[in-house]
Amino acid sequence: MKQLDATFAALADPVRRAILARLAQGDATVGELAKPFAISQPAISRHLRVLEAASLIRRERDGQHRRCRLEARGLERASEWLDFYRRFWSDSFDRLDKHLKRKTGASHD
Amino acid sequence: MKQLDATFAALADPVRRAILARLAQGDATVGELAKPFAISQPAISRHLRVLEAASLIRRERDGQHRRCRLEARGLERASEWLDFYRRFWSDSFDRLDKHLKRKTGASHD
DNA sequence: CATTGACATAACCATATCGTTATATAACAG
DNA sequence: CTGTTATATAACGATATGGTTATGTCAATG
Repeated sequence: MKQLDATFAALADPVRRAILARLAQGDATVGELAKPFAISQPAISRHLRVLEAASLIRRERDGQHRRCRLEARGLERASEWLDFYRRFWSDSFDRLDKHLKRKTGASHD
Repeated sequence: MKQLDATFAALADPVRRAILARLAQGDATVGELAKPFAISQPAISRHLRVLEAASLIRRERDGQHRRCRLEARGLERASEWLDFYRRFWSDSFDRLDKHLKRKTGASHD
């Protein structure tokens, strides 16, 4: 799915993850988000564009500013996708692991 | 962290996610993994390289073949990262949101 | 209405990514 | 050894990504 592409790609950048971490503490304007970073404001602006396209944030005009908020949908999608694989690192993994190792010679086409 | 970069970037590609889905059903050789796709074998080979670098799979020689398995570490890392944000789409989101707006906590990146 | 402040967009450059085809390597079969 | 099979690596081109500086837009303000 294209949406998952966009979401995981958005999460792959440390600047964007830091922006999300900041927004987890509450809304912020673009300027506030840009301040901690050594990169230019247009660069931040494009990161926000990517995050918005991935449904990870939402932006809305607030007078002269633009207020950014976390948006659950993108995060939820990524999390749901990963949940399918949760059994591979859960406590029951070892049992499953050994089970699969025994069947290694069997038909797996 | 750099590891999360690699893991999320690896998950951003639909071919690689399909490979993981296939491996969730059991080990497979490179050839078996390549078969369902319309792309060349070298392309698959590089996708596997990316997945391995992201700790999402493990490859080991098996005579003439190379057997690929899911590896939990990468998946676990990604899932742990997302877990921090789980509250933002849980039912208690509104209360936590207001709470966080006053008291802010740990950094998460 | 002219200016300033906050943000977005455009144009550009360097590097990364994903595909290709051609070739190398490693193990097995004869 | 020779050939075949399974996989990796190399070299290349197209497109994507992430940064920059310059400029445009819109709201607030004197």
